Amino acid sequence: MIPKAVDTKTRILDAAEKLFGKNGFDATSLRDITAEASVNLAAVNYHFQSKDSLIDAVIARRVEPVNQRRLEMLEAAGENPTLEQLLIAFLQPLMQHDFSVVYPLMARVLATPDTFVTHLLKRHLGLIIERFGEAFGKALPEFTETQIRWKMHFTAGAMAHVLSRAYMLPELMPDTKFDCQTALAELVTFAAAGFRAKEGI
Amino acid sequence: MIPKAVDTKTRILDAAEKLFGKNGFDATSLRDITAEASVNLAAVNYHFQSKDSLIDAVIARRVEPVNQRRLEMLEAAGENPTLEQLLIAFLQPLMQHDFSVVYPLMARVLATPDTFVTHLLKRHLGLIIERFGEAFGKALPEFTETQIRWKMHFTAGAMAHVLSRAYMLPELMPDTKFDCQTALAELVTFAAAGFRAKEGI
DNA sequence: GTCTATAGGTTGATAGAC
DNA sequence: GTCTATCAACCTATAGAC
Repeated sequence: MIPKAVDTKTRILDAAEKLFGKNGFDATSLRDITAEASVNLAAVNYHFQSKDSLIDAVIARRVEPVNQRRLEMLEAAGENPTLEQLLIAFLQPLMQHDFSVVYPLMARVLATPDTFVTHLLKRHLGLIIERFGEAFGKALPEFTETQIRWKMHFTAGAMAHVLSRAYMLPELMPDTKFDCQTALAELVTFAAAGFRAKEGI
Repeated sequence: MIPKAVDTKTRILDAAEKLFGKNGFDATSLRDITAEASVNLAAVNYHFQSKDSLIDAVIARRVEPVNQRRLEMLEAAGENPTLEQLLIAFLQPLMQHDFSVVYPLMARVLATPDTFVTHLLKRHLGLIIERFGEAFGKALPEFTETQIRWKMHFTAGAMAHVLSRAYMLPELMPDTKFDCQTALAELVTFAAAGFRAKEGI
């Protein structure tokens, strides 16, 4: 249950974020959300116009700060950042959230191929892909633009999979306690080597 | 529309596979499926007992041959397979399907964190993860079991992302025609380097 | 095996009182 | 801004005729 201390609009956003992440966008009804938020059903259509608008608002609230932080870290890395600096700037702002409610939501967004969610994703991620694409290309001038895109695509996929399957990682790795620092470090090591790898199959 | 040449049960499976992949499990109603298959609504509950059973059947029909092929290729690689051989044995049976209807369905399965689908996934993938985990560990004895699992996890995520975002790859890579041979080759190169990478962040 | 008909329940959205 | 009440549409599943 979402505490009553905050206002109705925020309670709806909090409840929707939690349930969208947990059960998906289609499987979560507005009634589920208003019950979780302890607000009236009609409040959703008053504060947001429709379920799609609500989905948009829920996603934007979390994605925008992450993307802002990514661009900040990209800029802070200077004129000629290392590959590892670029990977951390791209991955860390999302992967630092640890076990918060943000994880399942972002995993849903990344893993939902539906046109509406994909449209939102493109809108939010267009600039990021462009900027980081340039930066990766500059750091690794020996690769074509297409190869750089492939490598970014694989890295994003690995990250998305860590988020979306975070809950089953402890099961896959019995002797380790799962934490995001470790996941990030392992992923940066893995992706950096993958980025530098030359074709030779 | 699914041609009338095949029997009702197969037509339902074909239609369900197509629509589940395209719109997701929750968003696809039995009515959508029976309309696409040109069969009566009640036929679904006659041939399969419930929607969940149908989902199970749709997934099993595609996953089982892929997993069988994986184990065949693993065995065919002999006693001491190279890392590249292992990666190809794991990735190729799924990635060779090219633009068929199988892609979106498998992408859905891999990207749906819901308990029911995850349960199916575990049931179908348990043996594969175990066998390949052993093989990767044997090929790279300098890493701990947990590190091997991380690397497998990243590789699976990259593959899943290629499948689930296959339709937007041409857009990301304007100057290349997307094909699965290229995707597989790029992914094997990327993942092989990632597998061999030592911690050093 | 295939059909019609329908039960019984859910959904998103809105109208209108307060 | 918040509520109750309700609409029209949709859903899964089943009963029973053919």
